[in-house]
Amino acid sequence: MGNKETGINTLREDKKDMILKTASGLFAEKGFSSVGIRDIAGKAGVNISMISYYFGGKTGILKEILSDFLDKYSNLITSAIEESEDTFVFIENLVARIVPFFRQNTEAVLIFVTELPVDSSDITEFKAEKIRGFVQFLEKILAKSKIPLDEKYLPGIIGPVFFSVIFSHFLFKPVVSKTFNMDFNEDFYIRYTQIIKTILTGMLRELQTSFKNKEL
Amino acid sequence: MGNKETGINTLREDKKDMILKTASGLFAEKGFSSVGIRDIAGKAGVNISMISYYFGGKTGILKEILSDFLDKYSNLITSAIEESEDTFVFIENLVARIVPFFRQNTEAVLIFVTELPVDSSDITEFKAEKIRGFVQFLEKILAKSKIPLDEKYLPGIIGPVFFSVIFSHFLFKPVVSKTFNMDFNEDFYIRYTQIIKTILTGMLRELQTSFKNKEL
DNA sequence: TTCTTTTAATCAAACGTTTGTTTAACTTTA
DNA sequence: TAAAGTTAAACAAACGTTTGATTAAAAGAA
Repeated sequence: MGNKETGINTLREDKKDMILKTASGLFAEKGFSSVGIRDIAGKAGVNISMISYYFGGKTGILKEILSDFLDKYSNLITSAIEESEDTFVFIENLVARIVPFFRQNTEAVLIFVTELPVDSSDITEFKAEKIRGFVQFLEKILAKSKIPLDEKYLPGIIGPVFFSVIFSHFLFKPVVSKTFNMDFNEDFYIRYTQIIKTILTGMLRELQTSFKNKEL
Repeated sequence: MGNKETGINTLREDKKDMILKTASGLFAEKGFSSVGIRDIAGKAGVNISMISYYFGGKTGILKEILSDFLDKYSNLITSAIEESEDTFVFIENLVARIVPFFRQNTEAVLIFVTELPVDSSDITEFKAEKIRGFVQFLEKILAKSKIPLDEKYLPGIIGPVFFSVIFSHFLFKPVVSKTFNMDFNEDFYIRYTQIIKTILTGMLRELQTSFKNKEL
């Protein structure tokens, strides 16, 4: 089972990863609370006690999934900001990066969003921290456009909208693919990237002109 | 406890409503699977067996919450379509109605979204039905604009985006209000309505011109 | 009206199952 | 040999549901 011969991973990392990946799939499909550790251990082919051994408990798995995802996500956004001067160029860069990232991490996206309102005290802690960071990033974008940052409520409104425009597809994906007979292939995601870019561009453009013309 | 004297509600409806409201709050806060029927019955001040008696089980409560919410939501959208000829007028009308509706039914919004990817077979059934209806509504809007409906992937992309732009605030609300010290008062929602209108308008406008100029 | 029967509502208690976690013994690795 | 990994078994607690008895109101019969 272990690939110690390759020298890439230890056996320990193999089992940890197996638990992580199995749990990730189950959490995304059924929701965190609906998944039992026996489900996870069974499908991952490990003993149930391995979960407590490696992660300190069921919640530990969730923590690691979300923490990994949010770390990668933070880095992705940070580097996208650094590489783009103009706001609209930034949107291009950001969407071009986020779409494949969300494709590869759809399960984590789903888990993050569906566990978002849940009060788990332990997880809320670093979830709030990451969201603070996300708003700071958003302020950097807005600063580059002509949209007034001093506007009292604006960041709190645009933030969730901006984020959700991109993730909404992945949230609705299971239902949509069941309801209709759509297959989300490479073709789809090329088109998807184009349309999301257009939507976000239009969003910001309209906000800019509305503020310019004192309509807002 | 019952207000039979008023003649408005029977005692039966009182208890049913109490269970429904209590459960709604708990589901929105902790997530459906994390809430036990003893929590619900305890806080609602009824016997646990009343849940099975009135709703046929814990899942029955969830069904009724979501079914009520989606019914009201469907009616809201239908009447908004009927009353508006132009696409952009429709957006004005829709947002003006949905924002107060989502404010009053925030718990149901949260429950719907967080239970969206979950496979519960029983609930998925009518959830899919409602979403089919929503897409049909969306096609009516797009038909009024110059955005091509025959476009293969477009409805499957714009649908979730359109919906999520409006609900995203309510999804992030618990986290945002905890992370920052924002209070969501009447002032906020007046501004919120304005900005969402602007965003959705810009979204559609940009799509229109992009298709017109053959950029998409 | 008065008595009887029926129906619906409510309750405490118990049902069997599943939950996440822990223990203590055993095996593998270094 | 010492440490790390792995296992089956057992743990108390919580889970959703059901039971059978009890109460209260409504309906039917006298």
